[in-house]
Amino acid sequence: MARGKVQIKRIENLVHRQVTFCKRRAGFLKKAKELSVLCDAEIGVFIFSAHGKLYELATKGSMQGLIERYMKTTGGSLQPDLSKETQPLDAIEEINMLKKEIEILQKGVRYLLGGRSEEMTMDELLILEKNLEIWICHIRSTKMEILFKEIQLLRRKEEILKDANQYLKDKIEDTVEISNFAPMTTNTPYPLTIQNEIFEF
Amino acid sequence: MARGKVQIKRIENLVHRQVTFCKRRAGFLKKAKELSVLCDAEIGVFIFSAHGKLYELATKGSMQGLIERYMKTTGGSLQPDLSKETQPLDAIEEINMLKKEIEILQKGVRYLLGGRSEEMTMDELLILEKNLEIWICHIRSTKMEILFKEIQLLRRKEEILKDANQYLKDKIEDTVEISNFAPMTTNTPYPLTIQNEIFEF
DNA sequence: AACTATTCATAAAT
DNA sequence: TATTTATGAATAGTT
Repeated sequence: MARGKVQIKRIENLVHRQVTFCKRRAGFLKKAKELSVLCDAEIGVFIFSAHGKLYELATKGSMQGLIERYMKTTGGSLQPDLSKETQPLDAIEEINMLKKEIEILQKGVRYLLGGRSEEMTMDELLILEKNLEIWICHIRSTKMEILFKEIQLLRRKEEILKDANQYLKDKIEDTVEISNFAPMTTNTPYPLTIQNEIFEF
Repeated sequence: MARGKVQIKRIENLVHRQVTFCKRRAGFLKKAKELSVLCDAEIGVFIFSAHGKLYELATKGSMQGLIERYMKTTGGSLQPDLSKETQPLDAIEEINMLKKEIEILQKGVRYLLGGRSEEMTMDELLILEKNLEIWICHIRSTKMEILFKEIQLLRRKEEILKDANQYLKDKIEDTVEISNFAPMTTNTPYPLTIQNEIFEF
């Protein structure tokens, strides 16, 4: 620049630095506005001076809106965060990530959790209702599958127990015969409580 | 600038606009870096092109950190439901809540979209079924609401048309009386097709 | 803050 | 898309 090329490194002289900060800051913000107008771009800038004073510019709308848009845009493409020590920062990041994820999920099931279907048309409601009914059918058939498997299992158990029972009964009969005692309980079979339990769920 | 002074207004020619955007964007970001280094300032920039593409720069630390600092400085909050003052505890709570919500949604979506049961237990299936039934109830009540509104609207229309009809009928009768013609269609009322249309959906 | 002398940025052409 | 060039804009150092 004027009167000698400037090296891009921190200006050590405080006064010089402050003056340059003032001048360049103005030029910089001017450039932002120009770029925004010329090229129809939305630009947000914040500058923190060395002493912590904030200078900001949002060329369209508000800085809040810009930041929200920024979050929305970057929320999709997640970059691995290196700094693990800053907790509130990470928490907010994580919340935004999770919110993004929920948003995606809700896109699939949007209507289900979307609370009120007040904004939906009759056609959309009919389709949704139909889908939900289909899903319920699936759920019910899955439930039935589970039940049938359980029943099969129990029936197998029943068979095994019946066999065991029969075996024991025979054994007792043999014992009675052998010991020449009058048959006491031969006509009264051992209670098979299994029968009553098969359909208990 | 070169070859004629430039007016600061939107460049209408698409190609020119894109080229200028590219060049000025580069220059602008360069200025940001220079200002940051020279004057020891922390600068954050985001540029959304007209088509929504994001270009960003954070001269120190991360953009997330900058936004955080910005929020701290301005006292704003990221999202209306994320209050800035309660950082660690509420954030963690919110994260857990959101995670739980995601878990439920994921399981449901996986089940519903994946068609068949993966690893859902009977209990989970029962819960899901119950939820779906509730949602269907909501949908049906919304449908009913819509239908009732429509019916009310049509009834109002019917009233208006009936009145108009009556008015026209009377007028014709008067005309017939005045002109001393024999009443031709007096006993045949004008067709009120509205009745048949009220419940058409 | 105002003023130059210079360097920088960049619009248009290539 | 990259390079060149002419010219306006920005600005470092001075006053």
